[in-house]
Amino acid sequence: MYLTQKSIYAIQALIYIALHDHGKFVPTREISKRLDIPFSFLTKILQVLSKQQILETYRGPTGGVRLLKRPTQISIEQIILSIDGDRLFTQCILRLPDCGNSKPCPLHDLFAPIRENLRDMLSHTMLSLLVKLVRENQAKLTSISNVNDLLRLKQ
Amino acid sequence: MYLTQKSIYAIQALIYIALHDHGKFVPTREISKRLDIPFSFLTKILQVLSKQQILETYRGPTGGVRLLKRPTQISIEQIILSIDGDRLFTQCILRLPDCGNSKPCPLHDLFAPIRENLRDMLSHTMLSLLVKLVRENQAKLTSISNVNDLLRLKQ
DNA sequence: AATAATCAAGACAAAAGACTCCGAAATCCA
DNA sequence: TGGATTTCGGAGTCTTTTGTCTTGATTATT
Repeated sequence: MYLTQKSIYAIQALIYIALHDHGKFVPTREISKRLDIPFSFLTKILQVLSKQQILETYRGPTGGVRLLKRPTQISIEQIILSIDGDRLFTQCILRLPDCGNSKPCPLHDLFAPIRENLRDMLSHTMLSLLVKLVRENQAKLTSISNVNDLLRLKQ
Repeated sequence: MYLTQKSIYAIQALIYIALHDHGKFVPTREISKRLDIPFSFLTKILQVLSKQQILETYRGPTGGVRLLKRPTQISIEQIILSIDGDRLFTQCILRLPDCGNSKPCPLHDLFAPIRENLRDMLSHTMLSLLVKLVRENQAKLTSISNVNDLLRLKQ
């Protein structure tokens, strides 16, 4: 509804990567299994995040993906912008192509502030906060697993 | 993004119908042409609004659709609920099936108030307000036409 | 050098959303 | 009564999003 599945997977994967960021590369297969994200779909998403300089990839054994920035420097807005573009933050709710302050749709004046709130919230929310909530078990990353499942070593 | 195309068409069509509500039925074909909405698609949408008791239909020459309620009694939330259901107002931004106050996703606490704002805004915004804005030419219903095009008699 | 583990990339398939078509039923009017 | 105009309802098509499969390139380990 609000986000595409791609953006959702991207946010979940980045939280997982940040949770396991000890300098080593995290394999995509591991992320895929733990978060139940289709592997080949996930690789494409991580490739985009790699081109956006949010993470780097490394091939071969011991390979995988690794953050290029600290979680305190990655906003959720930035992740969404990398994957979905700015549609969520700019598009008219009635999808009029030229809706704006000069040619508003009938809902523009009421909707624009809400859209702005959403953007502000997401631009001020850093990956580090979400990681903290998950690590402290105050939030869940998937419907099934808790943080202990996610942090446990490979089985 | 936020709304499905169906809901958008429903809102536009209801504004158009309210603009032309002089007791007569407005033919679907006319709405379709004036608002550039695919005719056969629009008929299905109007059928749903008819089952929801928002409008009534009438067949044959001089037939069409007509509001069953006054525009002051039809909220935009109600239109969206009729067509899309309550996904926009209830679904988790990360689409976790059981996200809520007890099992929140990492964005729940920040996102839920924004989703509530949107719902409040749409539940307090009545069709009559949007009609007023369009009639007074303070807002546009489509990217091309202004209110004079919409109010002009059949050409 | 051989093997295994990993990402890269393109073609393909399935699902969902958006839209079309067609025959039938209702209604008006000549 | 017959033809024109409209909605009704079901099936089907098209497009976008989501997900799969296969082959190839890179790299660590033995």
